[in-house]
Amino acid sequence: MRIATWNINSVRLRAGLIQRFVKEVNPDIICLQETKVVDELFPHNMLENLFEHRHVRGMKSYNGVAILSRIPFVSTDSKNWCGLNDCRHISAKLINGIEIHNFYIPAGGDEPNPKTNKKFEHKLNFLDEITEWGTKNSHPDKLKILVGDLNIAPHENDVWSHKQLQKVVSHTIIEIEKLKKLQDSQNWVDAVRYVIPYTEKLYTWWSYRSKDWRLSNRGRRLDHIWVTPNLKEKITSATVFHDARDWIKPSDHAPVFIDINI
DNA sequence: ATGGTTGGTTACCAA
Repeated sequence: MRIATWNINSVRLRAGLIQRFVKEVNPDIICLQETKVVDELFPHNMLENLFEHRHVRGMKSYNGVAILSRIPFVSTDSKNWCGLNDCRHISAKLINGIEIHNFYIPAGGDEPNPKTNKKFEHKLNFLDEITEWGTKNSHPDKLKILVGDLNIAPHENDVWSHKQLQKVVSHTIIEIEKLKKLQDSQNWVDAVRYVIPYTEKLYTWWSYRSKDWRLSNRGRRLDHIWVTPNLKEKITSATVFHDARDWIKPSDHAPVFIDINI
């Protein structure tokens, strides 16, 4: 099974890029974030031939998540966090027994101070809330995959400059500690780093504000794929698909995918 | 220290 995650930054604008990605990479499942569209206007017509099973949850202008799958769903769900119906989570149970959770964690604004920056406060609260949920819902026998734009680059080799980003939202100590607690809540294994060691620099996002993203390479690893420990040994590969960052009118995020022997 | 780009919507906000 090949599963991909991609912050698409408007699914209507980039449905054609998804088609190209599917042609080149052939994933069984794609989890999208920042679809930025209400469910009625989701571009099903461009994707239904590629993925028969689609679970979408979007809103106007902001956020929005989707799970597109070739493997049928047994059930689908979604949850609200921090009392907001802002379309940052969606989940699906597949007929092969795998449960998928797709998250779009709040970016958190510019100032890394929860007292003065409501967006950063929201990000921290969001992390606390899903960690509490994770702790309550830890079942060692379940086969689960958590993916998404978590908007945190935890390791020093997940950013282009650990020193220069220490006070930049996405790489602050408080966020990294909370992400670690979330990871520990269900003993999640970072599937991508299981394959690609922490000694290697690895990014999934590069700002649009760079003339040549490859040349400057000031990236961050914001997009993640985690699996429960019972799936760890079944991981056979992990890839950040850099090519897509070079396509015409790209998302600022590259897709990430893993292969899992299931 | 500052400004740089993009998308969706609406003359700005979020990333």
